[in-house]
Amino acid sequence: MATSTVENYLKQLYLEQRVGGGGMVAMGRVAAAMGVVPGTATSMVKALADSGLVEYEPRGGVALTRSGEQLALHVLRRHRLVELFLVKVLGLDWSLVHDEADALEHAISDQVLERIDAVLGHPTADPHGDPIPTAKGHVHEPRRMSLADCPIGSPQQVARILDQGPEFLQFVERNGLKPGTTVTVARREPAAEAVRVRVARGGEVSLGVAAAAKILVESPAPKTQ
Amino acid sequence: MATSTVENYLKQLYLEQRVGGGGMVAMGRVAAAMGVVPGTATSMVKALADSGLVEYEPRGGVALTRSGEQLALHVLRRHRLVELFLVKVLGLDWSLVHDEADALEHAISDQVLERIDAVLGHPTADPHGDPIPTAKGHVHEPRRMSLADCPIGSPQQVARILDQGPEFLQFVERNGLKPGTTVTVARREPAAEAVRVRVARGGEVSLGVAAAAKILVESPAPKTQ
DNA sequence: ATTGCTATTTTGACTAGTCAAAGTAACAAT
DNA sequence: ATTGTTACTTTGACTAGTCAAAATAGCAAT
Repeated sequence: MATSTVENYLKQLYLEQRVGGGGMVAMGRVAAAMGVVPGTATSMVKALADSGLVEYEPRGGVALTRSGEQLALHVLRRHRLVELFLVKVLGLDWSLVHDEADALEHAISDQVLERIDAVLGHPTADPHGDPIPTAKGHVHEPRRMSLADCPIGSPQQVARILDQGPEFLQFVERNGLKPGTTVTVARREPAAEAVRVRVARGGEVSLGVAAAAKILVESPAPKTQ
Repeated sequence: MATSTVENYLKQLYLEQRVGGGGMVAMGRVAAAMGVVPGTATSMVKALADSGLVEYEPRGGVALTRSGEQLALHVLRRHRLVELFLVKVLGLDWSLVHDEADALEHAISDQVLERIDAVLGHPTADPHGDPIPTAKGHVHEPRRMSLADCPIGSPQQVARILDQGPEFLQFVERNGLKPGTTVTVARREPAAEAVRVRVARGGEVSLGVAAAAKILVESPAPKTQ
């Protein structure tokens, strides 16, 4: 069995590979994502390469192999199902479940995981809107626009929050921007790097474009109803 | 924070100390309970002693200190609440939850634990009838008779199963001896080391006295109704 | 093409936990 | 009182994961 350290490296590698567009991930990013010094990342990645979980190019970077990716997706499935479970069944605050899930994702057996999946009704996304990989390791990540680039004036439904930090999530919650709510971009000020958003129930919010880019949206109710 | 290895040693030490009547636990028992060679137990116990979690007497044995016991009870609380949760909320087979709980008991935060406790309605015993320590580290273990020594002919309620091995638990289940059911000892044959038990719904079962001693009972419905 | 910057790798050391195997203590028993 | 047996401890070695700090590679820029 993979240790939880190995699982964490693979998970982080998967996530970095997503944001980086699929290519090789620089060792510096790995080290930063894992919160270790660069030397540690090097030696760990070499060990992962020896296990056939990653492809490692000295001074070039690292990429998951097929089997490394499968394992990463399995970890991600556990993480996201646990997050949803903590919110839905145990009633925890959605801004706190990320860290809890980080601990639990390594301790959950397949048996327990599939029971959780069943109790939740085989959900497809976690509380932040992140897609939940299937048990077979498939994941569907629809390309979505964000509040930084979606059309202006037409109502959109919040679909996913890319920043899982408690501060950002609490900001999102305070301003009624949680996944599922409907919002409309009122206008953008490129010079000021600001986005003005009308929220479903009443208010308006201003966001920097960096923050706006972390809130993904979709055309409202494409099939619901 | 204590590592999960430390938590396991303390938990095992607590359990051994219970069965052993409260005194010092021999190092051999520690090693056996932890599934390690004796030398490993020695060095680990010395480390625990350095942390003030146990009192260690070379060639004499080991005993939990107050703080070691508190930590052990906290681990036990997590273990038993998780067991009950897995059965009640996730619908797992009660004969399997012990091993699952062994993995989860080290990954559950206090926050999650107290939510689980609340969802379960602040239970006092796990599916095997083992008492659940309180958050403050109190535990009430009533002295109970077993099927090996309770009065003959008077109905008794199964209160607790001391052997958590899947085989024994499955035997218990198959024969309707789960905690809560009412049974009556029909007779004992000391020479044959056998106990004959009448089970609530119909049947009768024969048990060896060692097995009978692992099934604790109480006088039926002492306060329930 | 030498200099300098930055990212990366190497090396050596450390901690936690473990095993194998050799050494020692305690106690019984003759 | 020497011998055995058993339980226990010690010693040395190993793995996983980490850091600090020194060495090196690659690249840019003049």
